[in-house]
Amino acid sequence: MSLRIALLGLLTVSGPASGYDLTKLFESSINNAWQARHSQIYPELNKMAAEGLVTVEEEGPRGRKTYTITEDGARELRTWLIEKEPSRSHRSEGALRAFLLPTLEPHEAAALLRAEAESYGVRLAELEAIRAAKSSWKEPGFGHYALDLGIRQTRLMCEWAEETAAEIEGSTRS
Amino acid sequence: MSLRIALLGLLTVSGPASGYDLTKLFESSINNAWQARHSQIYPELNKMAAEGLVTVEEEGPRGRKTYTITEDGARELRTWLIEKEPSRSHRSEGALRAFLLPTLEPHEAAALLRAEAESYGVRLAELEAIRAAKSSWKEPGFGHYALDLGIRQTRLMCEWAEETAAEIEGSTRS
DNA sequence: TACAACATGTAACCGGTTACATGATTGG
DNA sequence: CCAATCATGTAACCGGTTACATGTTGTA
Repeated sequence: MSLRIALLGLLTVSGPASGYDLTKLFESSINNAWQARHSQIYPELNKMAAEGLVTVEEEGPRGRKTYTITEDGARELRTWLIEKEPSRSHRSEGALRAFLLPTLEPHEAAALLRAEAESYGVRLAELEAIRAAKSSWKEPGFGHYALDLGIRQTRLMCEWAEETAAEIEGSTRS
Repeated sequence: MSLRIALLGLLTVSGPASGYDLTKLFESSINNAWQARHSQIYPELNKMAAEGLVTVEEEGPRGRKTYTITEDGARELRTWLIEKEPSRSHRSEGALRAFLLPTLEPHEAAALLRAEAESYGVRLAELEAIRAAKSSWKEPGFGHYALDLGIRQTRLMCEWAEETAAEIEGSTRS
C-alpha cells in the first residue's frame, strides 16, 4: 500500500505529473525512504485512476499521460498518515549484519565494521552535500525532513560501526 | 537471499535446531532485524538441505527434523558477510512518513510527530528493559550488537520526532 | 479426555525486481 | 540520419504474508 501513498505524496507536492516524471522524482527525491521502478509505477497509476484517486487530465505527445491527484486521493493520503499507526516490523540488512557479527572471529568483525563505517562516512558526506546545496535554495519544503532524518541515521550507523569496532578490538587486545 | 543467511547465522550460534525452533528463535532474537514465518522457513530449510548447506542429523518425534549447519553452510555465511557489499537501498515506513510530512498542515504534522515520539519512547523503554535483563546474564554474545544498534536507532527516531515537532511548532508560532 | 503446544507442510496472493518489448520526439 | 531521451507497457520470477491443512505429544 505504501507505493500508492508515496505516489499520492509526490503528486501532492509536484503537481500533475506523468508516470515518467514520477519515476524520476522517485529516484531524485524520495529515494532514501522508498524505491520503485517504472514497471511498478505505471500499473499502479492505472489502478489508482480506476479507483478515482487520480485522474488523467491531459494526454501529451508520445502517449504521455499527465496524472492529477483527486480529492479522494488527497483524503486517502491524509487518512493513511494520520490514522494508520506505523507498522513496527521492518527489515534491515545493516541490523542483520550486526546480529551476525559474533559468527566471525573478533578481528574479522572489527575489520568489517571499519569498512562499513568508512562507507557510511562516504554516504554521509554525500547527503550533507545535498543538504548544503539545497539550503541556499528556495522552498525549505520537500524532502527536507526526510533528508534530515536520513543524515541522522547514516551518522548513527557510521558512529555505531566505529565504536563497536573499537569495543571489539579493545576486549580482544588482552 | 537474506533469509537463508539469517537461518545459517541462527544455526551457527544455537547449534542444531528444528524449523520449529528456528521459527521461535526468529521471533525472540533476530526480530528487530529480520522476520520470517514458519511457512517461509520450512521450505527454505528443505532447499538448503538439498543444496548441502545444512543436514538433517536426526529425526525426532512428531516428524521433528533437527538441522545442523555444514561446512558449506558456514562458508556461505562467512562469504556473504565479508564479501558481499551491503545494498544501500532500503525501505523505511518511518522515512516515508518523514517525507510526506509537508503534505499536512503544520499543526497536524507536529501532532503526528509528538505521537510518533511517544510510541518510539515506549519501544525504547522495552528494548532497554531487555538489555538490562540480559546484562546481568551469561554470555555477552548473541543479539548484543544488534540490540545495541536497535536501541540507538529507536532513540534517534524518538529524538528526531520530538525535535522536528518543536521545529515545526516554532516556525509556525509567529 | 480435552486442550495447549509441538511440528510440518502447501496454496493463493501481493509487492517488488528484472528483463523484454515497443514506439515517438528532439537535438546534434 | 542517428542517438539519446521521452514514454508506456507486459511477463516471469522471487521473497514474503496469510490462510488452509494435518497430525502428534504432553499435561492438567
